[in-house]
Amino acid sequence: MSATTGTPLSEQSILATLEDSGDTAGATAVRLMIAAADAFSQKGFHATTTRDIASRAGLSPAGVYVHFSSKEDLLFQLSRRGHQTARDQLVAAAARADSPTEALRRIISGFSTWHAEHHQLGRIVQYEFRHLTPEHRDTVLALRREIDKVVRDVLADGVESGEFDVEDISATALALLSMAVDVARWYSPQIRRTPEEIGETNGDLAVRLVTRG
Amino acid sequence: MSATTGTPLSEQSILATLEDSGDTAGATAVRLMIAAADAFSQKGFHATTTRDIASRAGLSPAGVYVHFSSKEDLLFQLSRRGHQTARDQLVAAAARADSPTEALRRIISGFSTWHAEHHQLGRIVQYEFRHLTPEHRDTVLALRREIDKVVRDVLADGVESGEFDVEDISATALALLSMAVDVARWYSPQIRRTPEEIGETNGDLAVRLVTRG
DNA sequence: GTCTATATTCCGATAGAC
DNA sequence: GTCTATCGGAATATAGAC
Repeated sequence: MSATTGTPLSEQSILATLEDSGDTAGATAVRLMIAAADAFSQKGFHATTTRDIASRAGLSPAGVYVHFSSKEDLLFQLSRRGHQTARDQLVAAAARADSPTEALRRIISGFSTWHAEHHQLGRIVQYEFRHLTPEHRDTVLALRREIDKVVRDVLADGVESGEFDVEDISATALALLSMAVDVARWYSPQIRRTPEEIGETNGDLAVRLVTRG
Repeated sequence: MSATTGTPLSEQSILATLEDSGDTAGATAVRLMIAAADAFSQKGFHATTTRDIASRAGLSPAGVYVHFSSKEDLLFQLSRRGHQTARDQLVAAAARADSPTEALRRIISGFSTWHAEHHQLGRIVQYEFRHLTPEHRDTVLALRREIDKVVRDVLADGVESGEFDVEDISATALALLSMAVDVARWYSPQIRRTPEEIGETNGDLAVRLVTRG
């Protein structure tokens, strides 16, 4: 959070996510996760070497294995913590709203902003998923299903209250999530709009997508 | 196209795309591209070995280099041809429509269906982009800009004719493309809806997103 | 808990025969 | 144009000292 330390914004963002994820981790482990997140998001999982991660964290190649059992374990910890914070944020946004329309606007807006601010972690979570072991994939998939359910429940609430006009709840939920998740693919800190503006636009578009008149 | 040959659907789809892309290639080169597309989409560029590609194509490890100068060259050819066919399909769909509303419905519907039917190629094109050389990235980026322009032009036409009510054309174009491109991420042949149904739904949602009343 | 040194395996690409 | 054989290097992970 301290802008005076000279820590790059990307590391602040990743650090905050890792510390908020509800799990504890030693300072060196956190440093390794930040280094891995940086490297994975730049070059991808397989193109990143353990030597690269270690040297970014100021350790020897062997130092990684004191804190993580393998390179894949590092990817799993990042993926799990990333999904957890994203889900927690969605649930909190939905709970703060007092109507389905406001709930939908808040969750799509918040989710879009999150994927812009944390686009590195977002890309790791989406693009490196296949490099997890089958067991770790299952764990992450369970978290994804929770995220999908938040969106589908808000849509169902709005249909029941008559605020929304939606034919296929699952299909609409997928399209809304696509709008937000895909932000991580095209976002760059150099573009015109800020993460907050992207969230606002996508929140408005989401409401438009499900209302008539 | 022949369902009687026993060729897997995925290979038919990739084959058709490669042959329609306007470039010529020898039969062995096409076989190598199909093998590479299969491997890259399953395991990613860096996790795929040239030995794997060669053996899938029925060649020795050295046989690859007669037809392609490197593994990256194979990725580039797949990426370029994939973008070319996607762009050609978009342009054709826009040209067939006689109103901005129908043009938008057709291009988003067609683009969504394409990303479902060709989800392997779609993932390669989107997720492996960073593994291209800077020069090859530039070539592919130029094709992407053409694709973006088709969508923005349709939106501008509709705003001018009064059919569309759009605040920010670029932001809306991005959200519409996200809806279609992201299909490649979540689509699986096992899901409930067919590629055509996905296209129809997304085409309808797109029109809804830009019209009032 | 961190280091140096290394075991073990595998990779992309090339040489040269046919 | 395809093969066998291989070069040169790099990868993940471990062993064992401190």
